[in-house]
Amino acid sequence: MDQSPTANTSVTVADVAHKAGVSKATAARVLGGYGTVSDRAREAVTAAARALDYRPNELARSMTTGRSGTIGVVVGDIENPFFSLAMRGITDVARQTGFTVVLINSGEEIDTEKAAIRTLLAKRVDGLIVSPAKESDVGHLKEATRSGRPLVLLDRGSDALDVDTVIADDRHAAEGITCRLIALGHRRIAYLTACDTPDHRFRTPADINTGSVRRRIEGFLGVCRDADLSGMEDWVHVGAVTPEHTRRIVTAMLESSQRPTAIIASDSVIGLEVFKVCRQLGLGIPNDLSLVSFHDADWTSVTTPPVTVVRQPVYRLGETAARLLVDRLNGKGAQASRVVLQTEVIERASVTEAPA
Amino acid sequence: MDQSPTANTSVTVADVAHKAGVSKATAARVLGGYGTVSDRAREAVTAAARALDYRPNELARSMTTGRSGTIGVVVGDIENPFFSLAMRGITDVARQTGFTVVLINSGEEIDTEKAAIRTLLAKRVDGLIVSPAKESDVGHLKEATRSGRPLVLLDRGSDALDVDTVIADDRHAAEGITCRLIALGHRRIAYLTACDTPDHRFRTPADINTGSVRRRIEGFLGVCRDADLSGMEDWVHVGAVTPEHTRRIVTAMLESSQRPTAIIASDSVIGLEVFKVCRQLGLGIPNDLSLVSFHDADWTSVTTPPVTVVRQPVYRLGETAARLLVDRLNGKGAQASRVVLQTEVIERASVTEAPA
DNA sequence: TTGAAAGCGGTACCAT
DNA sequence: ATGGTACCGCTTTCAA
Repeated sequence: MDQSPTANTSVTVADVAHKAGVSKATAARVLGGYGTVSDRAREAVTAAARALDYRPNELARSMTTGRSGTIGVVVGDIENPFFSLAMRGITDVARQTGFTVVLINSGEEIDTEKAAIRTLLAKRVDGLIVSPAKESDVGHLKEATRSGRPLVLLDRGSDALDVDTVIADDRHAAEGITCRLIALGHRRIAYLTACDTPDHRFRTPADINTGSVRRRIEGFLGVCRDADLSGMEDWVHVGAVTPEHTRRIVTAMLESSQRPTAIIASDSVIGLEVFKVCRQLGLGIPNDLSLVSFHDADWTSVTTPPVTVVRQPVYRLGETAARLLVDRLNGKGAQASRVVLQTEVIERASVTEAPA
Repeated sequence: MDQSPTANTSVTVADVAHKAGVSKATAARVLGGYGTVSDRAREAVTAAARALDYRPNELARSMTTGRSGTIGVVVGDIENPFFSLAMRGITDVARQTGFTVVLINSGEEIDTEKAAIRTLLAKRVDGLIVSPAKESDVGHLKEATRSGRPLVLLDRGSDALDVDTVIADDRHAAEGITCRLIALGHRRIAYLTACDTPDHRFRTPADINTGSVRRRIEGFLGVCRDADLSGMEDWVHVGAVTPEHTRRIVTAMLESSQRPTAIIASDSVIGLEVFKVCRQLGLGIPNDLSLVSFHDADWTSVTTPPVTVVRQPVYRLGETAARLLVDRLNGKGAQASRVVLQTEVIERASVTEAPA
């Protein structure tokens, strides 16, 4: 009933053109900011647009231009502080460069990831940033690039894919902390990751589908081998997919007669859970157990003791990935570049000599 | 040069129709899954589509249907664990219901928020979920609803807006912890929030633009008044927008001669910083200072001492908002509903009696 | 500089 | 059940 000032039931260029007394083409030119128009026409159209409260329809624009101004992002779990921080890096760059971000969680499920890519492609995103759940299963990603849309891999590479990739020097980081632990006398060192295998057991790095984690484990095992520690494969534990799973695994590990003297947690969520289980079991860190965690989550410095961590440049990981993608969308960038960002070990107090 | 198996330069319904030997309309019917088609036609089209590797163009579909299958989400900062968890709730519901999510960070800046809404509207999202930076400045949100797109307010309401709203019972929670602190003998109780005012000083709740925080402060001040504590407005500190700001404010507060015996932190990021400053200053929690924080962040249980917190159903906040929106998009839902989710105080060890 | 008209890739109405 | 065709809102030749 109350027609109100503006009952904007989709005002189109045609409407604006009509009101301004010019052709649709002319109106479109000023509204779209392209071509050439006389000042008089420009003013008339601008005024009409304001009066009518004209809102451009980006969908229609995308239809003809073929560009949607959108980038699709697929991550494992936005709830994980690692991804939410990387996402912040991505969205910041996107905003600055006039892009919009569509986010889909894969839950680290390959099927969900495939569906996500399909959806994103159907929505005609201009490009993709993906943190692949499995580096071995990348047919859908290949397909995406084949459709002409640039793809950037985040935190996890894949040799099978010749695309821009931004990762951290995970192997090097793992080697560093493993050396350190061994130098401190540790021999029973466990590595704990959320990545899972079909039978929930670890045999060889080839079992691990997540690039970043595989590289870490390779680094870990390599250093162990160099130090003449054998059979360390048995100390790699997979399947810490939820806090509950982690709790179960860690509890079993720490209650066994041959319990580890040190644990390397593959991310801060796992590190936190290890911390909790220790407390619950009455084990002291670092005297009963040394703990190192990947990801310098904000809380790691306030626990007692504070946790030694591998600081990853997470924000920059996302930022760099987005910048790489945007550059490519703007026609810059030649061949695929693989960026490796450096990590840094922050020594705090959760690591000490192995008990005698 | 290498034409490869499929050089999918956009296969359209027309292409599929041609290959299948049917009309565009018929092909569209089977591809779009509407109308009625004979089995023979269906098979022919399906086969042709597969052979050509047909990919629907959602943009084109949206153009005619007027629905984009997309919901826009505007939050303050996806990096904040509060929002990333709420976001998880939103994306989960979206995926289940076939919607896709466009995320924009406002950085709690009203201008960025306005631009975000404009962008989202231009992209023709079907609906919006917004955590408004300022509940007083909602003209752009009004406009959004006027354009016919449903809007759901997340964590922060606005009386000026008659739309679906999902919040927590912040006032009640604040009242509860304030009572508790007063009962323990605290008189100098500080409330610290990231919300800011033009001159970075607090005078009255009306200065606070963030609904959730304003309600908490009202609860805090109300209980204080009831307990005959006057001038507690001076104990409300605003502007803890970054860890650095927080650090400065908290340090000043704790180094003053009349330092608080208890601090209420408005979110976990602030709570963490208070914790750090105390440690740095050599102040013990809870003996020198009692600490209560809003948001049951995962780490709050592992510090020494563990932190007493107000647990908010953050995931459900996002989940509920998304569900409300989707229902409305599907034509269900009558008038605007305001959902208030209950909070719960988790008593841990960071609170004790006020020093004598 | 401006306008007319042909798309973009679907959907949907109207006949047949 | 199927085909023809007019859109959706904007961009972009091509002429004038």
